[in-house]
Amino acid sequence: MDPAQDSSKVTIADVAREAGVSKGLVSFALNDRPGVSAETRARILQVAGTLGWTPSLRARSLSSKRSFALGFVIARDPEVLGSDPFFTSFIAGVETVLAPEGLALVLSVVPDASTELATYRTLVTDGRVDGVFLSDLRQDDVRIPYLSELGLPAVTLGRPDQLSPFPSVSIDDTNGIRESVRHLAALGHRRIAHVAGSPAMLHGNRRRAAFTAAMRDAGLGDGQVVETDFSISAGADATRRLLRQDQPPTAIVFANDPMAIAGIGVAQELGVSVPDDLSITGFDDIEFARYVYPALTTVGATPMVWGRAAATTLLGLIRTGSADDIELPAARLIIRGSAAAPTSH
Amino acid sequence: MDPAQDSSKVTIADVAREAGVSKGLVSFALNDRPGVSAETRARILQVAGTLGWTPSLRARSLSSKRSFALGFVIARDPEVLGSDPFFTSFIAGVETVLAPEGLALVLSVVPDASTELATYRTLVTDGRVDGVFLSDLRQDDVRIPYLSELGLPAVTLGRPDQLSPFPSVSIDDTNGIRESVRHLAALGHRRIAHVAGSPAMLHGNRRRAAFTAAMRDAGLGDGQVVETDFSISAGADATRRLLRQDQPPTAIVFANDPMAIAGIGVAQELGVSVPDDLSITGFDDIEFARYVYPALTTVGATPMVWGRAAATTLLGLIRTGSADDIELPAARLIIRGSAAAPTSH
DNA sequence: GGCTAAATCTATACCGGTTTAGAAGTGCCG
DNA sequence: CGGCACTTCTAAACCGGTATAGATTTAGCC
Repeated sequence: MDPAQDSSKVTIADVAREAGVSKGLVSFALNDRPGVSAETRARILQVAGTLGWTPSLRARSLSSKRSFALGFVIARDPEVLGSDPFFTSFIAGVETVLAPEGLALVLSVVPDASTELATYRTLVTDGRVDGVFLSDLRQDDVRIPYLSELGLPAVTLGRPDQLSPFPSVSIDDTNGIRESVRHLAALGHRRIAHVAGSPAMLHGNRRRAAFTAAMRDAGLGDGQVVETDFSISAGADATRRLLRQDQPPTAIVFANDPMAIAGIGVAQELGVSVPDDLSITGFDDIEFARYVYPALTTVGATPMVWGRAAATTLLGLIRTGSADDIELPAARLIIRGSAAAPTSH
Repeated sequence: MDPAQDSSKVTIADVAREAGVSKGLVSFALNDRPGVSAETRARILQVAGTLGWTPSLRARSLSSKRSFALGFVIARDPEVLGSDPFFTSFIAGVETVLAPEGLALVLSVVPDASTELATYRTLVTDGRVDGVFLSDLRQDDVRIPYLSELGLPAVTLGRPDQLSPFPSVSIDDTNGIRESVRHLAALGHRRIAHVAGSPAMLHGNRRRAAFTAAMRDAGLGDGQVVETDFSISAGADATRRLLRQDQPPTAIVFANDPMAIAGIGVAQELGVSVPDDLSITGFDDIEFARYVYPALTTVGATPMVWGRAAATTLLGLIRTGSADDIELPAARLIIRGSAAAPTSH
């Protein structure tokens, strides 16, 4: 069409000329910086509006050394990842704060931890992002000193077990486990087992510790614990192992929902009725939890809320240089049909 | 430490000076362009190596008007999204081709279709990406002319029902539905129903049509069809409706696995035994399919392969200006325990 | 040896913003 | 009324690459 109308070609120089000022002043006006009189600022913004000027992100990136994007690197086997809806919800939450700010999210799904570190390095040397989300915290997590050394701002999802220069956004998930154990104990269960997550992962460890503590509080001993890597198949295997014992548990507390759902499947396959012969609780309240039979008694997590909070915190850190830790409301038990009083025989 | 060692500050000018050539020549050598003698090129690359120079992505973006990133906008309710592992696997596949090329993936999860269009516009005006993946094709999809007008290269996941300037990467999913119906018919089922996806979505429509066609071929009439929006809850509702009829079907072909799994749950809740009283088949072979009870007979999809193919195609389009359509191997039926011969009563 | 064509390379103008040094204008004070 | 500080603004350097016009060298041929 008319080249003068081609909005994609409007540059800061056009705005400056039209408004009768210098490029620099337009830049100042745009970024709300002092040194521009109120009326000049208004005129500049007005001209920018009628010309349909959008400052070039690329030029801004080059000269300001920012990238206006946040990064998220997920190191997981894609198969396992797929069954865990945490990330997509989390990302949706992140998006609700990024989009209005004109920021983008750069996502990487990598197969293993070493690729993960390499990815962070590339992200930094390319100046691809201004900060990152750090999830699935591990014991003595190398990523924390690594990112710190790279000088890349970050937020950790959960509180690390080490000294960390980064703000954290965490949720008390031990409460949910405690409520699960109490619920089962109140129903009359005495042999309660726990299918735990990976001991290398902080939340796996924490839930396991919460389980043991709650068992002792209830006067039920330590309780049997089986470790897994959080994957569905591991959850199925663990359940099979537990149920094939001479004295199988009458209730199992799973560290996440996918494993709990696999647990229901294994029980049915072995002819063990849920919840009559075996009570099951999960963790996360994924959508499937409501639709399997019996519906899963589980602990509600709020990944979208996490995403919002994490994004807000990370933005604050990047902009002001510091940010406070955030503690989200504790996860609560949601009672459905998969846990009931044990049949006495 | 030593500023001369600070690799992040090495620029093309440093390399040029050290190699005794001009900036321009370094650029040419870097980009494998003609006009540089073999030995000079070698020397430049060697100097670049010892200096640890990494060309600035930001500077490259500004002057070359490329962004070295691809975009993926997903318009779905995050709840629904979470239960569908397609995307994470797809993204993992995409990543396997982007990472080695130094490209990044910009992901947006948006709540609705109009936000989706706005997101594409922002992506373009910001020059955030060089191309995008277009999934969940709809009837007469507005996104196709929209992206075409914006001048943003794209690949469609599946073949559109309209004239499209973009290459497509598709898979014949009708074969899987046909195999499902044949399998059920061979088992002796005569009243087979279909819980279809959204009629507004191309793959929903296509699977539905394939179902009807296969039913006729088998001489079983049209078969009862219930439309849904592909969500778990809709799948559960549809199953309930089907089973509450006077003459309920003895088998149900679901348009995706999440709905099929919800279907198993509903059947159990209603005291309908799967597969004795009701056979069920799904579509996608998500990880859960193997672990519910009975294990789901379903159609195998290969989202990672799709991701790889789509990324390769999109890159080709961007680099050469054109790319051929790709047809992936047809999806095949995977037989597990959720479908069996009907009990005759 | 002279002349042309091709290969190689340099200089410099971009890309479109941000930032800084300093020029011009304004107000207040003694 | 000169001096000083402050505000407002301009000009030009800068971020770090790419692209193009033209200078220089090399090669080929009669």
